[in-house]
Amino acid sequence: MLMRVRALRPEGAGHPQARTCAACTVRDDALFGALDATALEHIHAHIAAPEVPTDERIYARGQTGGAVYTVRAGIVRFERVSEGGRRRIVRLAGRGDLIGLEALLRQPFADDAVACTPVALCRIPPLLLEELGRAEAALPLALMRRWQQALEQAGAWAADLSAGPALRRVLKLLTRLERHAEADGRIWLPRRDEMADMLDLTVETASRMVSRLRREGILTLLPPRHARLDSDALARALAALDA
Amino acid sequence: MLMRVRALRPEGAGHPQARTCAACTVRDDALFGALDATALEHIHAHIAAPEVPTDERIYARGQTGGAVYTVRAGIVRFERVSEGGRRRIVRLAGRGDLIGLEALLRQPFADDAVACTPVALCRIPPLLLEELGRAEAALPLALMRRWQQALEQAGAWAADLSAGPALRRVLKLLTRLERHAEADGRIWLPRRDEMADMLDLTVETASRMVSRLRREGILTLLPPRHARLDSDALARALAALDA
DNA sequence: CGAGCCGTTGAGGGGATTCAAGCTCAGTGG
DNA sequence: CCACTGAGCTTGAATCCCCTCAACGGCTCG
Repeated sequence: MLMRVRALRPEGAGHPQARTCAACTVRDDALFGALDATALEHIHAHIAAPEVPTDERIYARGQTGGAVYTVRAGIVRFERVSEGGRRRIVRLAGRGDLIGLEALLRQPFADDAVACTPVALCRIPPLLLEELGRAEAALPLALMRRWQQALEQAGAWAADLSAGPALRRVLKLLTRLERHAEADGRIWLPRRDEMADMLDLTVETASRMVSRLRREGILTLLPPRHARLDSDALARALAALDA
Repeated sequence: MLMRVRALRPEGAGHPQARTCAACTVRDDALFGALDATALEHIHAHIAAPEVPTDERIYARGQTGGAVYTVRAGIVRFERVSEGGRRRIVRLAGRGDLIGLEALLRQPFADDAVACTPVALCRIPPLLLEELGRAEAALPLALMRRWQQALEQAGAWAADLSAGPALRRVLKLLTRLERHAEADGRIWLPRRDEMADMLDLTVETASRMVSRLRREGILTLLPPRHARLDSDALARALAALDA
């Protein structure tokens, strides 16, 4: 049905931003998938589509008055710094994820959000979502689903990536990165210091584990910052560890 | 204003469950704090107040069609079992927390929820919350706040409790338990194997750390499963580690 | 071409695990 | 009443894994 509306309404029509939004391939499975055409036309006027280069911060922990973002492309990390000054990466977000949900509640952000790769976003002002929420009863539900999804991710992160021997943690991270694979099947491979802060290891240990997996043929490095996985071998290695 | 309503309506009146709800000291800061008197009278008829003994499961990971619960007393742990068969405790909930939010979305529970201490609950059918949500616009907002709160907890858990040396993890856990302290200032102290599964340590290491803190006067054991903390000494020990 | 970042590898030490034994304490039944 | 039992906790000794410290190579930039 959405497709038909899009066909009747040429991409060049409406607000300038409408072109970007109409062309957005993420939209169907993203937050606004449930909205009708008039609602879409309304939001076009208020949404910006910023692009964030690698290692640039999207928002900062503690900051208030920010916006919510849909990730259209790229990978985002959530990090905080402990009292000891050590950085800890607590979660990743990828294509289709909604980040910065705190903004909807006018609460400060809980983590720093930083681009791991070049990232394409949709910036959604909280006020806009509130207006829509009053008109569209489906929206609060969709939001709650996003929240629950983030919570599930956080739990899995704590259970999988912060537990067990170093090799297991790296393997578990790789299975996670596989889900954010590019169209050609390559995965984004973090810098060693990023891996270290995700898994609570040192840079050296992370490097050693990667090298080992490379020697064993499970991982093929494709610089810069990319790799190819042998999924079966990876699964077998994990099963062997868990036995 | 809520107080006045309660005074006009004696505790014995209305549905039998009304007595329990009216006497509930958690209510004011819990989910239904925002509701008016008629709404409260409506929900009394549908809420059960189960009590769960220590180590009994409240709900299971994967289970669907369950309810949401407000924790009125006691401490609840969320755990999952890894492929290797190892248990991992990923979060705690205490008095005033809302657990099992997945049920609102008709989704399966993400973790096992188990009582760490004797736990008193309010069981809230999802259908009831949906009805109320349509009448009371404030409710979806309150729910989202709960979700965000749980998410923040999960992030803090990953950042604080799964990182750094064993002593630091135990200290961080203790500061967290301090927030759920009883009226007399005592805290609930987990069994050593529970601590181990919270912090990804072995039982022995957990025991060694506790003993050390006991010798250093930071912790005083008050069996069974309770202790008293020297908050200042605890803070100093943490600061020393982080320096 | 040197500077700096990133990744890798080695050697040594330290902290957590592993394996094992002994302890306390509550519950049980002779 | 008290040995007996088993679960939970503690402690010791040996081992191993990961961290620390250090050096080096590849690569991109200025």
